[in-house]
Amino acid sequence: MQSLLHHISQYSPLDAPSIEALRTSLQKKHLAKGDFLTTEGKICDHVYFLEKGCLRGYYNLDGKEVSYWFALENNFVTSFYSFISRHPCVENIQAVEDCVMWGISHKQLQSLYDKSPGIERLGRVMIERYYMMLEERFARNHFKEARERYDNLMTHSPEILQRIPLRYIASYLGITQETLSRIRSKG
Amino acid sequence: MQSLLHHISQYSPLDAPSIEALRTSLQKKHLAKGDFLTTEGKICDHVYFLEKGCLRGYYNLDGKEVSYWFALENNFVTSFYSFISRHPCVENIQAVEDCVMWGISHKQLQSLYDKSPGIERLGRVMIERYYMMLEERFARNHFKEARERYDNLMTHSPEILQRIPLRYIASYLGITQETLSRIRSKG
DNA sequence: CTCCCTTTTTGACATATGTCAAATGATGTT
DNA sequence: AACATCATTTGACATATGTCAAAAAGGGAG
Repeated sequence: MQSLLHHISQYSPLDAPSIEALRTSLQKKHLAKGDFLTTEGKICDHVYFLEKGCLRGYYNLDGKEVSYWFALENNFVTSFYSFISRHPCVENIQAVEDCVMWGISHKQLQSLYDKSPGIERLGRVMIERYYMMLEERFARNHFKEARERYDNLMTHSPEILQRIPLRYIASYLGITQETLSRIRSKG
Repeated sequence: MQSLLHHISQYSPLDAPSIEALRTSLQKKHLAKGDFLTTEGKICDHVYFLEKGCLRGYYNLDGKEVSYWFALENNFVTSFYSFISRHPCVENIQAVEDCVMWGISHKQLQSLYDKSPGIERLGRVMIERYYMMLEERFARNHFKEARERYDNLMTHSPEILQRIPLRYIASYLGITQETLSRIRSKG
């Protein structure tokens, strides 16, 4: 829990009562490698802070799995679309390594937002950050060739390359595994 | 201004004092077709609500313009990255048609957030919405061929096709103008 | 209407990437 | 060590898309 509290304090500090309220709303959750946090068709009712491990979000396209995000330590994990909109989610979220996470339900979070303006600000600032990160990723891939997208990944997220299997990374980059393999072999 | 107030009331209703505070912070802005709202390298200090007209955001890549978003009526316009992070923006924002907009400065908005939890909530809910829309666009383009991206655009944003010149749309879809032309000619 | 300029389309060709199949390499189990 | 299983690489080929140049189409000014 310390890592979560430390993490959020970097973005929007909370007063003691808000921290306490947050603390009591969080539940610890463990996930073994290969386990699912949620699957296609369910409404994602929790958002989790990832303290240890990594996960991927993927969906099925014509019988093939397309990984479209990865989460490493100190990030929030959920199907944002489903969590925010309360609609069934399109993706599956699976642990790529054993994970330790702290979760809060949608209902509890809304209640914290009502009780504490500080927590609502934290929520705003966090989603702003995630918006910027998504935009950055989008821009790095838009109108770029496979080679360049791979280079960008190496530069900006080398840890993903070290911890996530290649077959997942290929679809993350929007290319086939064979193309990724050839790019890598050409140094 | 009515269209803005009506728009936001759909997402997060405000009490009368908050509406009044918001109202006095907004300034009307006109832009003629071809004018720039902001250019590369400046810090985007305002966010605008687009009442009438349309705009595009684009950046220069190897001497070519790459349009990477369009905004139509009833949307908020700024370089979100720059507005949120306070860093110089990478993109140029240009009016594709004559525009009428309502703007608020970053400083004024932060002050409204401090004064009114209702406005802070509105801010959170809005950026959540924009996050979802960006994710949706990302997913619709990820691992998809040119043809499919074009079809998705026709299905989900037909108005863009009617109002934005094709040369801008091509780079928006991440393809060349020639490829777009050929896709269109094959019905 | 005609001219000029910009936008869009078309053609010929080069290159990048996908597809399918097979080979190689890695990992864990007995 | 030998095997089974899964992950990655390689090869041959098909297809999609980019590039460059030219032609055609469209739109505004006189």
